[in-house]
Amino acid sequence: MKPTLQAVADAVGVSRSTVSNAYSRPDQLSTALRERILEAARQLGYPGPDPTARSLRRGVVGAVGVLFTSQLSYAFTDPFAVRFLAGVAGAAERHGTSLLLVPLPDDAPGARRAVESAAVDGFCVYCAGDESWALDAIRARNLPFVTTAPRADAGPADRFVGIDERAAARTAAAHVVGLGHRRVALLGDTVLPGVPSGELRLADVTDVPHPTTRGRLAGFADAFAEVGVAWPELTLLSAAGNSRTAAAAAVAAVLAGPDRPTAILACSDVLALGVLDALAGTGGPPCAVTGFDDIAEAAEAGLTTVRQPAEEKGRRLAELLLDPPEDPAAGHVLLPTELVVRTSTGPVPRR
Amino acid sequence: MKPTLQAVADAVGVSRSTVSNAYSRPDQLSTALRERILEAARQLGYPGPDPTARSLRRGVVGAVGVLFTSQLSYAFTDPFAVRFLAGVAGAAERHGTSLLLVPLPDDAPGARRAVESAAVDGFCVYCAGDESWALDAIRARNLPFVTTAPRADAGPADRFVGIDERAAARTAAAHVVGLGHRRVALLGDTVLPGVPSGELRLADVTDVPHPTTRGRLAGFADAFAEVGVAWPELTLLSAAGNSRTAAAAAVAAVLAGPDRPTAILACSDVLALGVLDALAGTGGPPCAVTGFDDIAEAAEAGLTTVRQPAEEKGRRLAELLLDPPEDPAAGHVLLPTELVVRTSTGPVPRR
DNA sequence: TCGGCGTTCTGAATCGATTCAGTATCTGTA
DNA sequence: TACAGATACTGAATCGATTCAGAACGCCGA
Repeated sequence: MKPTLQAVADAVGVSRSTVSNAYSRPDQLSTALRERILEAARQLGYPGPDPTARSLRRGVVGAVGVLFTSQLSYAFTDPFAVRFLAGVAGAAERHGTSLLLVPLPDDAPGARRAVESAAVDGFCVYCAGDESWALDAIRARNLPFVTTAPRADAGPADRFVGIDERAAARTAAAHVVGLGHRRVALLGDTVLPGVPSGELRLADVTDVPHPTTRGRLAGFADAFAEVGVAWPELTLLSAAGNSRTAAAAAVAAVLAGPDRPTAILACSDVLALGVLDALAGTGGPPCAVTGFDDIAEAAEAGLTTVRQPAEEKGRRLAELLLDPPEDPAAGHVLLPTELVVRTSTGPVPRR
Repeated sequence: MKPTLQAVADAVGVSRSTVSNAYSRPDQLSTALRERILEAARQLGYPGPDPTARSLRRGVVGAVGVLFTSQLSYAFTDPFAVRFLAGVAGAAERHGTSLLLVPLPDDAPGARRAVESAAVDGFCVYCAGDESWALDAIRARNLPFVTTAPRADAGPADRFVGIDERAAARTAAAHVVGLGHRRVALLGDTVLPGVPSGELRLADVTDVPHPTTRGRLAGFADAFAEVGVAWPELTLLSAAGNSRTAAAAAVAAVLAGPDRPTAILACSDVLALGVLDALAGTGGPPCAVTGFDDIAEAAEAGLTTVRQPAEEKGRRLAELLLDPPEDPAAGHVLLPTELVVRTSTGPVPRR
């Protein structure tokens, strides 16, 4: 049996409360007694108050949960997510708080249970679509939470750190428009759930369920609408998953087809890099490509992309959770983005 | 006040035990009653059993701690550590276990307390030197743990997943020896604690405190000893931190000096990339460079390096913790490594 | 000498569940 | 009819601490 606080109390001949105080409130007892207690604890091999029991009584855990809506291991595959997590970790570290990475099973009820049974004081939710099941569960537990995007069902007290997805995407598209491109394709991750990689027809951009993807696609469309290229004229491509291979597969057919676009705008750098992979494989006339996020690989590949501050996003999000500002308005943060023009976007080739 | 299990029991008019069973052991009560209870819980907004209380009573938390000896945010800076973590996360996910990333303060007593007060069922310790304070604390708590290296004070029951650092490093050095290099420098991260980046003299490799660095340096030295180049003839460089800039700073002087080495062997890819940075900046005759780990950037940079399986290391380590093998011998895993020869290592330039 | 105050320590209630030995009710069988 | 054996549910003990209202004591000033 592991020794308990009671055992130490008995050994020293004091009450349980006093031993507790020796650990948690040293000012409540004489230094001499405190020393005697700690010494006895050492003798007995008592490792200090049990974290779980302490949490129960205190009502505080000292950890915040990080919720990735997709597979936990995915979080480590996307460089952007990793840098985001680095930001969260840095802030948590400074605050002396642990990070609980919660694995979510595929089924919604299971995932809900996972959220319900996480021992945490709050949640950082990395938004990736419709995670209302998660937010409902968190709200039911009455725990504070923050998200990486303003949500449709958000109240004014709900805090987030995000970017203006639509405006940011628009800058990339405007750049491509400025280069003269009119026959273009837009590429998103899982534009509609369940569809395989490839082309897709959608009456309107509002039909895209995933809010981030929707915002970015809408931003792309905005810039083209301005020069008279309407939504239906834009080829819409969907990759089954945010991976290079899925992206390459998604664009393969359209690159080989008769109406080959002169530019492809992707909703993430990972996708854009996949497009570059595909392009490198096929030959053919040059095709402009843009990405989103500005991960490290983007610079190396010369990818034109929209930069958003990854670590900062994570850091400020965690800070918002860990010490909430007085002013509720300060709980709504939109980070700046920046178009980074590199070599992957050139003018329309003359034929 | 948040409703408790008792409140639900009162609402339905059953005992607390029955409500508990409704959640944890559905076979212990009739389906009808269970439905009624869950419905009442829904009405009351009861989010299910409190995780902390449940952990206390059950004596199980459902989370394992991951201990990085350095800053938590560091873990996200080194690509190797990230991939390792991805492996751990994958295994944990499959097992339905959460991951607790524990931030460690700089001071040893504080760090010890952090380990003592982490609510976990066990620890994955990413070894990075002498973390006996951590292991002592873990042992005192009587928690299972696994490490990424066999440790000096390890008993036969202590489990680990590692590589043969010395033999692996030796293959890299042997390759460099084979290319004819004899005037070489070895570069490690913080070879001695507290020394600034730059050259360093050490009577013997056994004086290096950090076990991983020691093992690799020893392996390098082995290969050179075989062709008659003894330890004191090898230039020893230390970088203050595992970063490209620190590495570049560490090699600057020796690259500019009179006895410029024809090859530099680094203890990690990150350091090796820093050396390449420095080399790109200076010009001068070519200099062979080797790394260690084989991170993604290594391939792009054409870096000759020793590959060790990062995700697999994390995965198998976590598996060792999460379902321990019967056979204690199975708890000692040495993963294979492989020398990957790329363009960064060429023959000695003829002068 | 006594009231008042500060320091040091104690006792009992409490956090929110799980567990297990039982009790009560029902089913089937000889 | 009676008894064994399931099935459904309850009560009380328990997990390991924290907290707070007080008790005991010494000290000071009036």
